Amino acid sequence: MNILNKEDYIEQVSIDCVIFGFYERQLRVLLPKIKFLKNIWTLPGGFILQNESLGHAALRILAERTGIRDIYLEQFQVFGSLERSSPGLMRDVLNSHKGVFDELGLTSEDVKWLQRRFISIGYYALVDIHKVVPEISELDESCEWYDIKELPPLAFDHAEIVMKALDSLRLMLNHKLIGFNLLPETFTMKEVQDLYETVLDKPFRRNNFQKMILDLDILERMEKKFTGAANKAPYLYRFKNKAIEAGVSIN
Amino acid sequence: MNILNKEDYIEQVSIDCVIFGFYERQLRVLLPKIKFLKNIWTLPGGFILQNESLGHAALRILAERTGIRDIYLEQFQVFGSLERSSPGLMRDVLNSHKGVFDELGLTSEDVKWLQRRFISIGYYALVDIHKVVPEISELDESCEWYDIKELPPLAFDHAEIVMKALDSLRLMLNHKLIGFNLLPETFTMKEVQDLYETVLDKPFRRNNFQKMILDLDILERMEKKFTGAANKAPYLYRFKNKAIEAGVSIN
DNA sequence: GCAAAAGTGTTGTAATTACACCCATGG
DNA sequence: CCATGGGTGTAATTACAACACTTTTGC
Repeated sequence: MNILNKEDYIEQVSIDCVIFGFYERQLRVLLPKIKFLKNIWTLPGGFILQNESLGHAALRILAERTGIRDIYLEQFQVFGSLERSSPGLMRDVLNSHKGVFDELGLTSEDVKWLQRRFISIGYYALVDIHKVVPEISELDESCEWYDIKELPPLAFDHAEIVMKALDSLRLMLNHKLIGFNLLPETFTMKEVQDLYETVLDKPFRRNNFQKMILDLDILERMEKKFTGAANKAPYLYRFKNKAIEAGVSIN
Repeated sequence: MNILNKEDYIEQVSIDCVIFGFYERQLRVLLPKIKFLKNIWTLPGGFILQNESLGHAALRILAERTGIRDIYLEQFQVFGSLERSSPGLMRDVLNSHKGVFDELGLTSEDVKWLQRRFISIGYYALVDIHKVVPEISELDESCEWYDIKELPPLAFDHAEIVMKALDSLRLMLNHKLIGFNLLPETFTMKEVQDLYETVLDKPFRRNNFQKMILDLDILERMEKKFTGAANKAPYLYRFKNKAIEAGVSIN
């Protein structure tokens, strides 16, 4: 059985996912490292099966490459310039790993379609870095979080894709809802503020921020949190309903 | 020479354009009517050549199907549900027009690829209805403006695509810039207001609206306009720089 | 001079921003 | 009892909405 049979997929179209995680006031991006590639990383990406919707494909690809399941993914842009694919890189990779393909039972004909020009549909998500345990796929040798300000070398136009995803995320945070999958079940207002300040890269005043968020009328206050720290214990909050994280649209 | 040779295109991917035009406080959509299709309209759409970027493809397709050139197109969403393609309709159409294809020198094998599942990339634009003269393409029997509230029957999921384009347009108008290609070279504040009121479907107060728009600092005031009407002549405005309509991004 | 459409100024209210103070906790 | 981080109230500022009045023009 050929796992890379082009007949199963829509040709020349890929999906790339930008998974943002939040930890210690850092915004991080989840990047699996493909075994075959030397010192170059790629976004978790893949191809669309003939019998699945785009949204389903994005969720499946994300699960296959990172182990992350059941999260809200937002489609943000299609990348389709002629230069983006850099067929040279793909050709070099395929040529230098003939042995690997032999083991998988793939001929060079079988993987030739990977060298063609591709357009890629970008999805992004925000996840709670503590709620998610990345799993390393067969394809990959690692799957780690990287600070968005210190990303490793990315293949193709993936660095641009990350930046566009960040732009979209910021817009979303500004004009729609807060945190998505990012925050834990319960959280303090400071955690929300840290998130906003990190994503939007600007400071907020504590009291005004609280008012702004509570005015959205989507949080409810729980009991206080015991921290052990030498200060007043903060309240915990949670989302009023879970509808927000209902999942990707059916497209 | 086969104009529908699948080898020339990225398979199973199309582009659909929603062209909004503005006239007498009505928002209209430009819809070419394909000759073969009986009482059903489609958005001006087409396929992506192997050697062109997405943005270029969108502009080419728009020009081929409507004659409209050199405008700003905004990519807004990809449509990729399984149900959207309705292969039944496409099959019926192809079967019932075998004669046409014979004339064009196409066999049923040549057009079989059109029956497959497609994903479609949506672009929209706003144009000045008086600045644009739609041309009827070979494929079509007409190319007319339709009031967005009274659209003719649309094939596939094209009605949904129009609505999503309208949503995106409204968001854009709210949070980014004004009018795009829609307004003429010079225009009155009332024209801008009519545009906003029509697109956003809500009224504004004359003086407050003027302040809001001028505060954006993107318009400059010109001389007054002679209308011949029994009232004060309005000022004309124009965009401060033309950078706004620089054209589609290179993707 | 009057109606019609446009231009401009002024007020009142709502939303933001800034500042100030109080509370709980552990060392 | 004080340093730290959290909670809350209020004043100042700004933005926005509503209203009023003036100007130009053709009949």
